[in-house]
Amino acid sequence: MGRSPCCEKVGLKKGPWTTEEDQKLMAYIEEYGHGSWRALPAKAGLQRCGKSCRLRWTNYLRPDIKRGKFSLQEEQTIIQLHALLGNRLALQWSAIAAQLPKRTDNEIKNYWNTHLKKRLTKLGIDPTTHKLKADAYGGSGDCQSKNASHLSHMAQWENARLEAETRLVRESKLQPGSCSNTQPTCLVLNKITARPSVPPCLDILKAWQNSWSKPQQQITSQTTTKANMDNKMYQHSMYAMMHSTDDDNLESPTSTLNFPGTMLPITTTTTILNENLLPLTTTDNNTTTNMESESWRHLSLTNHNNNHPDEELLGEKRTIMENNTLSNLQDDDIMVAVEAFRTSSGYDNIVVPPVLFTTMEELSSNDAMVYDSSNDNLGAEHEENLAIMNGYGSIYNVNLEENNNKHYWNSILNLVNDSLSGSSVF
DNA sequence: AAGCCTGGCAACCGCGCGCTT
DNA sequence: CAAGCGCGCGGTTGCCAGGCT
Repeated sequence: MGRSPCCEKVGLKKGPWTTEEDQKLMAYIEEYGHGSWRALPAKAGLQRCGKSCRLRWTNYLRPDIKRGKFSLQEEQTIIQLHALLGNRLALQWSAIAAQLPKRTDNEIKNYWNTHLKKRLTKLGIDPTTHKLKADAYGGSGDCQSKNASHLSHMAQWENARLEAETRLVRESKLQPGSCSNTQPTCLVLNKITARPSVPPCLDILKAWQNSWSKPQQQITSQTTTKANMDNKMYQHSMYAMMHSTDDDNLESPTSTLNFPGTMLPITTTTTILNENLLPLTTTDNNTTTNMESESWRHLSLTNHNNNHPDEELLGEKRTIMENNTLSNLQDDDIMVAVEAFRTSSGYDNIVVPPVLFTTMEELSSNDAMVYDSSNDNLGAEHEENLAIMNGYGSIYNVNLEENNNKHYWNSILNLVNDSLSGSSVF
């Protein structure tokens, strides 16, 4: 189908907008709204095509546009969403822009192309796939031994995970579940929860591990410092819980999620996004708290009401645990499951672990992430890169403020849902 | 000081989707 | 059902300012 561009019409101006044109356009829209863009130029007295007017308005003149340098938070959001969306569907800058309300898709696109892409490339990360380039972490003999170490850690993780799941199943058998196994929602959710909680950006973290490191004392002190700055600081990891009785072994997976920059505040009442809805541990300086109830209660935290008491949720949890199998999982299954659960449970604002948006192929093909803090060496020159890595870490280690968290992830959920269902909502 | 190069950004272009007729 | 329209999206282009030689 298609049609010729409206700007081919004779007599219509192209190129940079003058101040006078801007004023005309703004005055018209402020008074009448834009209405039909095609009809707007004539009504506003502009020798422009409607498309040009729309672009000028949406990308420049709109009053709610925030201009200037992108903040670290904004950068992180862009990176996170690019990593999430870029791999699974045609990248939608508008979708990313939707998470940065005062930024335009065009601005974000330009920023990505001119800044972030280059920085990722410098880090040895393929900006398209968000995966580590081959020569960035596997090239040396030293790295080979590291990879062997990584495999060892992976085995440890998997062992720990299975132990924990076994324990939870054992516990759950003691109490009758409230959710029938035959309920589709439970069955599919079971598939979700059964997946190993492998973070989605392992390659990047490996690259980071190799390119940027600092003594483990420093990482501890940094963590402490940040924690002191904000008492709401938590480390969280199901593996931390599993190893909570171990020595403070930095080789253990407990340290995995503690890479600098990921240690960002999560308030006590913030919805905790555990990678696979399994119990997790929070470490708040001196105390380690079992967050099992919190991690499951998060199902209803954002829309908690009397119709869905915690008991019901725990029943769901128990059933899920009982049905826990490591079956193969398709992306569509995830979203269907989530939607089914949302619909049937009434938990409209259920928060979905971000890892769910990573393709299962990626999850199963990735090594377990191991952050070997003994090689850490943080330098000031890495601050920009740190921001980037913050973005990656935040994909699965959510660091948003409580008030933003719910809307943020719901938006992403809706966004991905919409994309998967083929609808064009942007 | 002048010419060249490079990076950043505003704007353009073509395509595709949804809606209407 | 098909064709046309309106709009939005992502990719690309071209201008301009600043840095470099």
